[in-house]
Amino acid sequence: MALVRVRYAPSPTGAPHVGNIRTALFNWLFARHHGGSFIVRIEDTDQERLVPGALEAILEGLRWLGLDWDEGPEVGGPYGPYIQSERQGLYRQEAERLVAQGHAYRCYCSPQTLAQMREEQARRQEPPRYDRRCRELSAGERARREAAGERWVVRFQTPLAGQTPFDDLIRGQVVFDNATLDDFVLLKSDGYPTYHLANVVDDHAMRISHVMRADEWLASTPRHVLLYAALGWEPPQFAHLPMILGPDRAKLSKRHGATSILEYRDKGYLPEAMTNFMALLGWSLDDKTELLDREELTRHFSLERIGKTGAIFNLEKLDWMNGVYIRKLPPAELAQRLLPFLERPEQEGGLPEAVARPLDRAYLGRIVPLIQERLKTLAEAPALVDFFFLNLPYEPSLLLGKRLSPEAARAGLERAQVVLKGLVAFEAEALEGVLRPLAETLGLKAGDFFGLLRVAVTGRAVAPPLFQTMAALGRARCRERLEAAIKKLGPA
RNA sequence: GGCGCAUUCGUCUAGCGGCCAAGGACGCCGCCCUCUCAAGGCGGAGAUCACGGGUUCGAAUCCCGUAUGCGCUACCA
Repeated sequence: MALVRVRYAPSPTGAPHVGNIRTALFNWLFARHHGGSFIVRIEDTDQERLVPGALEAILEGLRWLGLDWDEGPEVGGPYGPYIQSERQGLYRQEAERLVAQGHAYRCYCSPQTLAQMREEQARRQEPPRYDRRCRELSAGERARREAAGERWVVRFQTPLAGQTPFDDLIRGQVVFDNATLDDFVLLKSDGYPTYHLANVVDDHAMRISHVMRADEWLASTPRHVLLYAALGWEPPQFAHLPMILGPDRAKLSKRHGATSILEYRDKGYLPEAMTNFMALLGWSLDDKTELLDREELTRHFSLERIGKTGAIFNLEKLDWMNGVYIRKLPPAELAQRLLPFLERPEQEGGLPEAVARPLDRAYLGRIVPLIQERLKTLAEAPALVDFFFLNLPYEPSLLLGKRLSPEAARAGLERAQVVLKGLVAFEAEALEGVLRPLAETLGLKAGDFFGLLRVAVTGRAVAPPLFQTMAALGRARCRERLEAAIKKLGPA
């Protein structure tokens, strides 16, 4: 394929959600697959909807996922600037050119006039659309209204008849009757272009070869095709991606609590899992492969294998996949990634404030292997490891489990104390070597005895395997906690 | 309302005319492993392929219609 140049063109109206960032991913994968360029362009032409910090969130989201861009904010490039508000002159120039060439015209209708127009159309059960009343104004009339200081917009002069067909790389040929299109606005009264104009002007100026965007843009595409023709430009190839839906199958939005991609980061999802998962929302390799790393994804990615139907974001499957990726990590790497989640303030989900920061790296290194296969997200770690750092409070009855008498429990703990004191190597294997026989000596079922020790040593009925846990905790902590447990059981 | 797009297990999907009385994954259920929880292994339930007509020797796959869903229909993107 000749020179692939694709772009991700978000609007800084908030932090990007998964649907949004999935579009970025597909563009990135397509560019990397073909050895082309991935460009980021910021479409900030709606001054009213700008959200402070949104641009940073967008770029941060891309960085987190490792979607590096060849041209765009921060890195620049030969077709910059890459922020539309800094390219105003270009749009105005093209809009004026269209007016001069008879492909567009100034419209003086006020928002109120338009609202009223729509109201009347609705009353008459007509489709709401601009009635083109400014399309055929005389030169004198225009001069008069402009002299009167009336504000205007530039509207595209849509052909009244005919059809506009185009080939979508995913949908095939799509045809629209021009009669169903209205004279859409190109340049707003504040001088900013609308999406339609800015998009077309920039995609051309930036030599974009393929426009890959969400399906919601399909209905706008004939306008763009018409615009390219009026401007005398060759349109790029279009590929409309299936959308990501909320649980109610509607377009993902704030209503669904559309989570920012950065929230997934903060909730402890791995970028590699997130990437794999999002790639599978609308794309698939075959009938069984689900786990693909970034390299495999870019190697195999192709438009032909993109589906046509919208997909609901299935959080449970993401959890599973994240767990898979967590288990694949080398323990040292996992420990490293866990650190921020463990050390952040308790209020933000970190370990209790009573635990001193920074954490003992070596100690953590012994703990991590014990929780690796038990994590679905990094954020779950604090709840799984807190007892390694703190003596947790618990009810004495927890020690007894289902069928232990206080006497048996006490005896068990006391005998364990003795055995642990004399143990030479305080390691998992050695611990099992003395404790398992001890259960028998005591006449207790292994499960009951180990359960008792687990509660005594961790404060929980559920924890990683006992002997490894004890080994990680170390002799001193274990004996101290055993002692405390005996006290909890009260006098014999 | 108009226009457009779509329609395979609850969800993500495979399937591009015969290999499909539909395969995989998540989730769910059961069993195994087992000191708890996980992880892992094995098995199971779960889709008359939206519906109705065609075309064809043969259709989930092609065509038409209907229904449903979604999108667009802004001086929002």
